[in-house]
Amino acid sequence: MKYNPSVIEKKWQRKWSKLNSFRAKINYTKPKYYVLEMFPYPSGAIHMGHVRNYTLGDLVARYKKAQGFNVLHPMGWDSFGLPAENAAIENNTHPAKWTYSNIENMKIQLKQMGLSYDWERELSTCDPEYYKFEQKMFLDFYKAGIAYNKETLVNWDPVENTVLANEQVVDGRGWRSGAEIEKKKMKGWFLKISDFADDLLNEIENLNEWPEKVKTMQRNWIGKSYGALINFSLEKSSEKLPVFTTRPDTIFGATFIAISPQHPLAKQISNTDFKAAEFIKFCEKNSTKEADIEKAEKHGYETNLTVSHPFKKNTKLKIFIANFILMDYGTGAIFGCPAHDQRDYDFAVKYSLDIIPVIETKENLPFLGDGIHMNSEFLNGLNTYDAIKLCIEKLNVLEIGEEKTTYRIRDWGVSRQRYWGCPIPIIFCNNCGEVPVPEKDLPIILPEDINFNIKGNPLDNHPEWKQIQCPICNEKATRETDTFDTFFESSWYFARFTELNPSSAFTEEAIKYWMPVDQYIGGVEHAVMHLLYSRFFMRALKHVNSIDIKEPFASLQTQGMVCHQTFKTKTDKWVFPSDIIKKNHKYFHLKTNEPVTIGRIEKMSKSKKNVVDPQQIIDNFGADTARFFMLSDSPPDRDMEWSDSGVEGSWRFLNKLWKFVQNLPNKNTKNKLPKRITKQNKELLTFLNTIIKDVTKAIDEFHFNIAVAQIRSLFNFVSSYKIENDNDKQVVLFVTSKLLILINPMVPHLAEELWYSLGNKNSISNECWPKVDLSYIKKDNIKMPIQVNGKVRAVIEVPIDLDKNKIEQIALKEKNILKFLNKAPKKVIIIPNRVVNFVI
RNA sequence: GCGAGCGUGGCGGAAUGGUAGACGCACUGGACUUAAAAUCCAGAGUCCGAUAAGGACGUGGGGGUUCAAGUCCCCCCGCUCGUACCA
Repeated sequence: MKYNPSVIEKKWQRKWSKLNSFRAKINYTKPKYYVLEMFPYPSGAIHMGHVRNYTLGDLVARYKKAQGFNVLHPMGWDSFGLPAENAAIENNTHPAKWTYSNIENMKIQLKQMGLSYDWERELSTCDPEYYKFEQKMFLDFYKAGIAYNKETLVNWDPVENTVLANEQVVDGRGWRSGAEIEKKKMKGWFLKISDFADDLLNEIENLNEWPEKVKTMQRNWIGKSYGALINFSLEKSSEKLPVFTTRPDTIFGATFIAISPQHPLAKQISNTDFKAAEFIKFCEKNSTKEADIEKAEKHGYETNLTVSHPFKKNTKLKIFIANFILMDYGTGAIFGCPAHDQRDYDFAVKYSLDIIPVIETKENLPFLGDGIHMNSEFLNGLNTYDAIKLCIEKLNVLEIGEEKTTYRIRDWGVSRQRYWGCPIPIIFCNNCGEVPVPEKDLPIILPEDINFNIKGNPLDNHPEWKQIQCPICNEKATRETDTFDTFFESSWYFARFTELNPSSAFTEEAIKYWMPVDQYIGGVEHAVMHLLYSRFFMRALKHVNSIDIKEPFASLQTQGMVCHQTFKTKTDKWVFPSDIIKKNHKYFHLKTNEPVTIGRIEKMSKSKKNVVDPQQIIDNFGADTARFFMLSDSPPDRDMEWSDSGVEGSWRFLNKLWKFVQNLPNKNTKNKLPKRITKQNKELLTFLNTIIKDVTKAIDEFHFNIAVAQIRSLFNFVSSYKIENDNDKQVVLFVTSKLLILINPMVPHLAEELWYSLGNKNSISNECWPKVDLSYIKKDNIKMPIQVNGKVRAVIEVPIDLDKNKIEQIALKEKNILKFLNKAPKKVIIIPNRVVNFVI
């Protein structure tokens, strides 16, 4: 019988589903393991990134099940968001209809992959049964002071009359309208993540199973910095201008002040200074993206205001409005010390400002390091640390400043001016102000009859939905028409998976048992925002007493991207790999026969057309081949290249395995070892046990490609083993059965079918992970490299733990060693069981 | 701009500071076949050497620490991710 994945994969998928093989048990006494992959946005079809992510998670889930854990491995849909609205506008379909049909399709595809999900716990964030809980959470946050309303800057498209996402702003213009984007002030809801910044920062060090890089990124994102607040006195005014600095020690090098275009003082200046107003307007013609702002050319406008230097009498500092000062960081104002800061230096050179060095150095300015202070009156002679301390003391004494800690992290803006999101349960009343929707009126469900032909937010354009009576005074009032950022939904979905009860978001018992997620797996692009918001959200929920955990993810693994070769025609147009044919090592377009050139290997993206549809791979080779290739080539955290030849290699291997097991003789014997073990048998069993040990270690360390390589080696060994008698047969059957258990988490359909063909009645998914029999893997001899001056010149085999003198004696008998030892060695280094090095 | 990561044969990658290239892909030769595909067997980092023995070089580039560096330290180059309204 030939290996026919389309038949056996369907067969086992049906069995698993019928037997509920992967349903999490509600048995809170068994040790549990919660595996979770980042849930997908239902864009319409799965892509290779999903295949990779979910294959990794499935391997872990099946492996942990084999190790005896009660595994929770759920799946859901991150189904609110912009693409559904874009589809609604472009194809005139309702976002809900589009989304649900995408979910239906993708669910079929995930099932075809043979992923061991507990589908009973499936959730979709756009379902009122899910998002209803969020409205209660938000009101709890609101009452606890964690949620508040304030003004913020948004990208405004004056033609579309809409707020644009950063993604929708391309080179400062709206992606649909092409109109120049303006920054516009608008009110929105914020969550006080800054109140939790210290705890979020401090707890990072306890996330022992998180990648160091992710922890570093989160630390930097929170950006706690120590420094001073200095209140500069405005000339000819009693007002103060507070400025935050991490380097108060360089205050004597200050030669100017710069404030953000959004600073209240800038606004005040622009009331009387027409040119200042023009400059501020100019600064507003830029997107709100940090990268754009930072990369833009530095501009400043010199106002006619000055402040006095806090320590140098009769010294005035000019105030500039500058486009690179962010209102959201510190106080939105800085003092410029050009001698010791790169940006200040560039600015001073551009506007011909004084540059006063205050730290001794032989290097060119600006000098950014530490050193001894000069030109600094009472700070002269001090190092940076002492100077900062003394400066802050002086500020305190003079009552013009103080020690201050600031954070880079900003409060989380959760308002979106869009339809396809969870409605925010607030009512605006002219008499009563912001009024929370009474709990008895929850949930607020999105209206279905909406019109995308009118520009702007469909909820804002829906009078019956928007107009409402104030629950307090019964006067006319309006609903909040903003909806939540979709990060809101993804900040707690993992906790919801622990609960089946439709009437309450969580129960204490289930949370206590299942949380935290033991293994979370997803793209590194979520290293900061999604993961930090989730960590914050658990704290916020704890604060309002609805959940009792802090850290949602015990162990985190981030996966790399799936890349593929790109192809281009002579006219520089991208071509899909499926439209290409290879003839005599050259590539041609399938339809036009035009020659095609090979471009760089890049991340799979629709725009570059270097995508391979997982469906095609499943249809042509089966899910097991797709899964096996995903695991075999690259370590999970690195980018991988999808290659046709690699897939074919995996396909060939699975076929070889199939044929080998099918052709084994006497398959009905029990998978037990015979009583008598020959020397050859022992060799094979030694190999098996070494491989079990290595595969287990590789999986524990998330080096799945190594696990695959080890299993292949085991296969090569056992499949070339000469069977001469019944004993041999039994040993080979034994080893093969263990091999199948090892490979089951990778290619579960194939493993089930072969397991069955060995005469087993039970599903292989219920088998226990093999244990290492240490008695087989004790080594007697070891190979040791012999070096002369660090270069290997010979290899000797010696008994393990042989004493140093004897090793040296044996080494000195090697011809090639004697050849290089033309004089007596100066030093002989012998590391037992490792290496010998003669230094001459 | 800023923050973070990555860089090893023709290719994907392996390697507690201790024999660089496990395992695989592509390739080459052979077997089987009327032929091809599939399959099986063998070879292989590059260069010198005889196809041997053996040697030189070799982990993005440059420097350093060490008996010994892909691995640790410093500088540089290239690529990738994130940068707060894509998810």
